[in-house]
Amino acid sequence: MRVQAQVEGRDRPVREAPEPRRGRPRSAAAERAILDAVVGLLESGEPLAGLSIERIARTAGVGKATIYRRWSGKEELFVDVLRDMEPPEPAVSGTAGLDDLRLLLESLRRRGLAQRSSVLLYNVFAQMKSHPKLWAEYHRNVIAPRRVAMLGAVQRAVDAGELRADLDVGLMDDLFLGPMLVRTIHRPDAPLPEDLADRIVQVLVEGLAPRPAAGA
Amino acid sequence: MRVQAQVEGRDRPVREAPEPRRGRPRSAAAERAILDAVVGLLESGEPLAGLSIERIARTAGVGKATIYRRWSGKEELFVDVLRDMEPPEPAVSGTAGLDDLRLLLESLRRRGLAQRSSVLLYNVFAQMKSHPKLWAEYHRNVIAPRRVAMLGAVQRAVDAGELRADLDVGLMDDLFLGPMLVRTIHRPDAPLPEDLADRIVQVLVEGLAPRPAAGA
Amino acid sequence: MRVQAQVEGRDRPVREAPEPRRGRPRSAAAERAILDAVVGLLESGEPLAGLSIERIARTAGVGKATIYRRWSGKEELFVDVLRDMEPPEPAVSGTAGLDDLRLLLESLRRRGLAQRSSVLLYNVFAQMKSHPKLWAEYHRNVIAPRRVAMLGAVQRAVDAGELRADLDVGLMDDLFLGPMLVRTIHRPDAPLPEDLADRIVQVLVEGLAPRPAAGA
Amino acid sequence: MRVQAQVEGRDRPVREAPEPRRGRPRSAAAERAILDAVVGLLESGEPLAGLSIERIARTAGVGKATIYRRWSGKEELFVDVLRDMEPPEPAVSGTAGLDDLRLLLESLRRRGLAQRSSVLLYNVFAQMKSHPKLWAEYHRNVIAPRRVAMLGAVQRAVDAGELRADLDVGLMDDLFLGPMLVRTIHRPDAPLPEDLADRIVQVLVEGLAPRPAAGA
DNA sequence: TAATAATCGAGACGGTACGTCGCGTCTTCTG
DNA sequence: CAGAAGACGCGACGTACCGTCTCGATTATTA
Repeated sequence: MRVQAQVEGRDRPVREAPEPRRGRPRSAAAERAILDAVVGLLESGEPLAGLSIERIARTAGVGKATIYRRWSGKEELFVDVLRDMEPPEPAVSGTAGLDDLRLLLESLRRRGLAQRSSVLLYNVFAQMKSHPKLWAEYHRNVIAPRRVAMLGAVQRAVDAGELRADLDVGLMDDLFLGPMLVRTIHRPDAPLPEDLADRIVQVLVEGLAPRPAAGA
Repeated sequence: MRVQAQVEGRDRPVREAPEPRRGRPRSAAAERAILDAVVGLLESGEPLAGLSIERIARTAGVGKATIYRRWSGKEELFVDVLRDMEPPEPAVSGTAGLDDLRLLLESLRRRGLAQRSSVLLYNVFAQMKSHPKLWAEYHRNVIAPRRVAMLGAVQRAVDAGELRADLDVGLMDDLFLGPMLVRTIHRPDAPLPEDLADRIVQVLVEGLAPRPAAGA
Repeated sequence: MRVQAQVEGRDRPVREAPEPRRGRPRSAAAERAILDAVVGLLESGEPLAGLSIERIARTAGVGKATIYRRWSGKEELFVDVLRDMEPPEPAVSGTAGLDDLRLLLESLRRRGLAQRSSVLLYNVFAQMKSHPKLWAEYHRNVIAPRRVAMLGAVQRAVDAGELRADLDVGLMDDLFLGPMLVRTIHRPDAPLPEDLADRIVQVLVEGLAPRPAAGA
Repeated sequence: MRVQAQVEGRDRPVREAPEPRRGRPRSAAAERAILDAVVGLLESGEPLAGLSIERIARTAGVGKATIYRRWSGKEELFVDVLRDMEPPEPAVSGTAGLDDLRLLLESLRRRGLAQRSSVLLYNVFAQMKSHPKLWAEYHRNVIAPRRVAMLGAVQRAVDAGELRADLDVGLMDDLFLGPMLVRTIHRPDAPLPEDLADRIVQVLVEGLAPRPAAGA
């Protein structure tokens, strides 16, 4: 339905002739049942790779054709499932530079905590990289916007004189994001303490060089 | 590698139950043929998901049982394929602090480049996160040692007065590693320029705060 | 026959739960193709032991599952193949005693001739005894009814005064049937001349004792 | 060993040079273990078709090659197993006609009783017809000699004037043997009373025609 | 006494078939 | 039309055996 909406949405100019689609209309209940079945199975610990269309249909009490009528395959279905569960927006400030960065990192930290508590998110994310279409979709919908937001915040901080202007903003962005990603991908058991976002920003700004006698 | 271990009996101390392995020994040739078949198929453009044990066996001119005798399934096999291709050792210096960090990061950079040029490495790595046991294996064999090496380098840099002593070495380590991971996982299209390792180290040491008129 | 039963619903009394069999109905064409494939392979000289489900499916242009959906294994399939080829009814007279016996024996004789000309019938029958359930099925469907018919004919002959009344009808029945069975099982090369049925009946009636000078 | 003996026995003229067969001699213990394993498995209810060389070897604690060194396959092995268990000789009279027939039939009756009490005999016999080589061997070793013996007895009875001389001895033989076979093959639950052999002979001799006023 | 040679248990080898499961399509009947 | 149901041809799964082939270790005869 979602997919449907995208496809149909394109060629309809403004809002004219809802194109009645003769015959019995698609059942919204069936659609919900399918999505709920996927989520349910994932939450019950099933690895995403272990989900077959057949099983999903059985669990949802739905014919296989009803699934194929809406999505062309497992991946397309999962894209929709995933979209259902992403946190709505990472955070939207507007002007202040470093503060925005702190907010964005804090949002990531919370998301990391949530991911750990949710078998679902973890599995979906883990599985994703092996499904190019799924990953591309995720990248387009989640990763890219987030990077745009962070790059904007970095740029604003540079403009506001909070960060050096002689450095590649891309690299700076990577530096801010890096520790969060490391703890998500490589060290999923590492702590994500409350002050992590603040500390990252502070340490990056101050630099790692030994302080020259500090208060002297 | 597996065969290696059997034949040479490494890491067994001196004389502890040689365990003669009765019956006809496993064929090293078959093992090679299997691994080569996987690599060959992947290099010929096959998507990793399209590799069935049946096809691998056919390509290698080998019975299916000969594969299952060595690996319990597709994923275990892929882990070994991957292990075969991992760069042998990240880098082994010993004493100098920041220089070692630069070397380790440079090794990671090269690895990232290699991974991009190899459909295999990329896909296998991606695949792995969805199989907890395999990921654990990979973590134990590749990620963890690398982190130990980097933590050691960071600590030596602290001891040598090259880095601040008042910060969590774990966090510092994440900061060094972060940009490489970001460009590997989140931005696989981002450049990995030759001086990236140096720049990361330099920027982190200097800090992101605007320079107070340089020599002033 | 199976299909027969489903389609025509024989032996269901009048109107007892039509049980609509939801979903796409089994393909009668596939069923025919399977049975024909078995018969074809056997007729082309394949030993029955050399027939694998896989080959039958390949020959019939059918998926293996389509076979397993109908029969639980090779043997059940063969039973149906056999049932297809059994002569429809041994013979159905009704009143006359010895004449009925002659007809029944003649039917057996013809069956024996057919069996010899058909690798199939011979092998399937042989195979059957080693599968108790199948043998039971065969016994119930083929052997037992035939015995009932013969016992009836013997009894009628006794009642009509054509046979002695002081003997066990079971034993008499065995005596009539015996020679046919001997030549089927133990001496498959023995002839089955046209007048065999008549001669058996005649000799049994007359007895084997030397004739006391005939007309004396 | 048995097979071996046959093969070697041919080209050795009389009894010269036992041809020492250099190298380690075959182990009689292994041979026994193999045969015992087959018998044991059959007695424990295994269908003959369910016996694999692999399982026999495992049960006997013997390598597969040790079996293949002696027999070329399952059938040849079974022939030897079977030969081990057939009752030694059906019966050997010599002169008297009808009495010999009674003895031979009585021997068959006892064998039938034994067969029923032995899962082994029953299964082996049942299975046999589907294995042409096995059946041929059985026919040659068991059925044919028995028929020769019975035919001889019938002929002697004819010569002695106990049976009509105007009938085909083959048919007469089938008539004597028939009831026993019917009760073995078609009606394995039918009784085999003690006087069965006597009754068969008597009834056959007297004939089934109603007695003409008997004592009149 | 040493060499030679066939045996032993064990188990790996390339294959074939097993019976099951899932794929994506199709065909039936019911709403 | 869409719905559930389920059959369809196909292909892969992981297992069991097939009959052959190494292994190292016995156990005989022959030199």
